[in-house]
Amino acid sequence: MKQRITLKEISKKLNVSISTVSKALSDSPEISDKTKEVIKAFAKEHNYKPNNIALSLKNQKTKNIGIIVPEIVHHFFSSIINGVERYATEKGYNVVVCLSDESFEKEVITAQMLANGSIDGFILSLAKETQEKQDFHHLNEVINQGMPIVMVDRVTDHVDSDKVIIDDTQGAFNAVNYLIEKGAKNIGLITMPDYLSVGRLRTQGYTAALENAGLPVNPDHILKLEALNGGQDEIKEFIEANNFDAVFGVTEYFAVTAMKVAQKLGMRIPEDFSVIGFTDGIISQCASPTLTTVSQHGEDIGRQAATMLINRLENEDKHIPYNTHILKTTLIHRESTK
Amino acid sequence: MKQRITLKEISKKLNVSISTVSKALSDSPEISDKTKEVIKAFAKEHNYKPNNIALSLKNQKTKNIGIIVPEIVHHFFSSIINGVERYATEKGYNVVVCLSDESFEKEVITAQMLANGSIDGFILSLAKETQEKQDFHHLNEVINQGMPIVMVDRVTDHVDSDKVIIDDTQGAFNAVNYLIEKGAKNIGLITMPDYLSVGRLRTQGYTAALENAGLPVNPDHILKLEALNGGQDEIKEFIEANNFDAVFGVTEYFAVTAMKVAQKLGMRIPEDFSVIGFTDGIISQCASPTLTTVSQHGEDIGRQAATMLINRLENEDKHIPYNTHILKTTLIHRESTK
DNA sequence: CTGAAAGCGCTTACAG
DNA sequence: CTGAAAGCGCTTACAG
Repeated sequence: MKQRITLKEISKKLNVSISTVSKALSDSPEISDKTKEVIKAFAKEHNYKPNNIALSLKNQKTKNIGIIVPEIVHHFFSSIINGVERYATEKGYNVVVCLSDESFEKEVITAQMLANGSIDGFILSLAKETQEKQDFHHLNEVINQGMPIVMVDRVTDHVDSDKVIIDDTQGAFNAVNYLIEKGAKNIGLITMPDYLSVGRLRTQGYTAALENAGLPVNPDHILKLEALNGGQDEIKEFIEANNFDAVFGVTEYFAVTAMKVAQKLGMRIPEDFSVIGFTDGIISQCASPTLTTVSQHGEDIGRQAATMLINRLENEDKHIPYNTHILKTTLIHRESTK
Repeated sequence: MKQRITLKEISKKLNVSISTVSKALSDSPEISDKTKEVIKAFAKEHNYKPNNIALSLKNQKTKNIGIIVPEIVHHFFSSIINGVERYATEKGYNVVVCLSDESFEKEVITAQMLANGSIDGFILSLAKETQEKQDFHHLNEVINQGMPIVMVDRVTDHVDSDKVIIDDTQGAFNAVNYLIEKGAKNIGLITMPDYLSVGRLRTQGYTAALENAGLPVNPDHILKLEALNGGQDEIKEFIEANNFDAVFGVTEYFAVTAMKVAQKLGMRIPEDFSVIGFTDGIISQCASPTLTTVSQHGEDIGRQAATMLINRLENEDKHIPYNTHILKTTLIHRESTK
C-alpha cells in the first residue's frame, strides 16, 4: 500500500528543489530539457498525480459544483442531475449531489454546508417546504458571500440569480388545447397547490386553454393535491364525481393514477377518456396504454444550468447579468389520447 | 459581495495572532475566557466559517466520498445513490456522483480522477463493458494507493474490497418457484448476457428452480438480451414462438415489455400468462396490471455500502478484513401473478 | 537554468 | 495566556 507520491518526495529522491520538480512537470521553459526528462520519467514511473486539494487551496477554486434537489429517486430530477453531470464532466468539474428531501431546514443546512469552500457554486431546485414558507434568506446569504447559484425548475423571484425553467404555462396550455381539439368538452385538472410555482403556472395554462376555447372554468373540476406521491383516493372520488371525457395531470404520476382509476371504472382509453400528463418519464412509457405527455426535457435543463454556472465561474471578472433561460416543452403523443 | 472572512483577517482586526484566533474558536482551554468571548463574538458577527479545503489539506481527509454508477436515470441506481447520500449526510460526508455510462474507458478515467485527492474513498457498480472486458486494473491500482472502495451489485472476484450484493440466485429461485407453485409449467426467462454477474446469477436461480421442481430446462426458453433498454422485437418473437404460461424477466423493463407483448397477443394476465420482474421500481408499480417483482432494496444497498466505506475511513488504523454483505431480496406480490 | 521564499487557510506542538 | 513556527501539497514571482 504505497501512498501517493508528492513533489517533495520526488525532489528529495532526485536531489533537486520542489520548485524545479513543479516547473519540470508543468513543462516550464525555465527548466533544462535534461532535467525535465529525468523528473518526468521518475514521476511517471511513480505514478505522480498532483493533489487536487492542494491545487484547490492554491487556486481558490475546487472545480466542484453542487446540486441540491428535493429527491433523487425521481425521473425528472435524476434527468437534471444527469444533464449536469455530463456537462460538468466535459468541463473537468465534479458534481456533489445533495438532497433537501423537500425540507426547508435540510435545504438551509445543505446550502450553508456547500458554501463552506468545498464547491465553487451550485444548482438548486427549491424544496416544497421552502416554496411554502417563502423564506429564501439562506440562498441570498450564500449569493452575498460571492458564491454563484443557478435555480432550476422550482424557482422564485425573491432570489436574484441565473435560472432555468420550462414554459410551464405554455406546456399546459398546449396539452389542454390538444384535448379540446380532439373533442374533449369536460376536462379535469389534477394539480399541486398554488404555492408550488410549477403547479400554479400549469394551472394557469389549463385555465387559459379553456377560456381560449370558450369553455367554462369550473373550480370543482380542479383537484389540488398536497402529496406528490399518493392521493389515489382523492383522484378516485374526483373522477367518480364528475363526468370527465379527459383529464390533464400536472405530473405523470397523477396522470397514470387517473388513467388507472378510469380503467377500473370501465372507461375505455382513449375512446371514452383521454389523459395527458406532465413530465415525460419512464412511467409514461411503461403505462398501459402508454401516456401522452408534456416533455420537460430534464437533461436539457440540467445541461443548461451547468453551462450557465460554469460559464459564470470561469468569467468571474466579467460582470455577466443574471439571466432566466426558458426551455420549450414538447407534447409527446402516445396511446392515452386520440 | 463580501467574501468569506478568514482567520488571518480576524486576527488582524483584533490585533491578536492567527493561532490565538484558531484556538479561541475551537474553545481551547489555553485561551482566556475574555479573549475567547471577543473573538467568538467577532467571528459570529462576520459569519466566520472555516474553509473546508484548508481543513482537508491539513487533515489529509476531505469528508467526501464518491460513487460511480453506470447510469443515474434508473430507479435502482438512483435508489442506491439515495441510500448513500442519506447515510453520508448523517455522518457529515458529501457525495460526489459520477457516471460511467456503462463504458470501460469512462470508468477508468473517473476512478483515476476521483483518486486524485478530492475524495476519501468511493463506491462503485461496474460498467457493463468492464464486466465484459474483465479488466479491473484501474480499481486495483486505486486500492493499492490506499483508497478504499466498496463495490455494489455488479461486483467481481478479481478485486479485493468490501462488497454489497443481493442474493440474486436465491431471489430468482424464489420468483420462479412461486410461478411453479401457482401452476406454471412452461416458464420463459428474459435475461442478460452471462458476463454480467447479476444476469448469470439470476439465470442460475431460474435453472435451479426448474430442476428443483423436476421441470425440463430448455435453452430455447432462455432469451439473453444485450441491450438493457430495448429488445421489444426479440421479446415479441420469443413469446410468439413459445407457448409460455409465465415469464420471468431479470429487470422490470424486460418484464413489463413481456407483459405488454402478451397483452397485445390477447392473453389475459395473470389468468393465461403470469409475469414476475426483478427490481422493484416505479415501472412495476405503475404498470397495468401492476407487476409482481423481486425487490432489490436499492436504498438499503446504498446505505450498507456507505456504512462500510465510512466505517473503514474512520478506522484506518484498525485492520478491518474485507467483507461481502449479502442482502436478502423480497418477493412483492401484485396483479401480474395469481 | 535552479532554488529559496511566500502564500493559499488552517492546526498544533512548542516557546516564552 | 499568547504567539511564532512548521507543515499539509502545491505554484509562482523573484534572486542568484
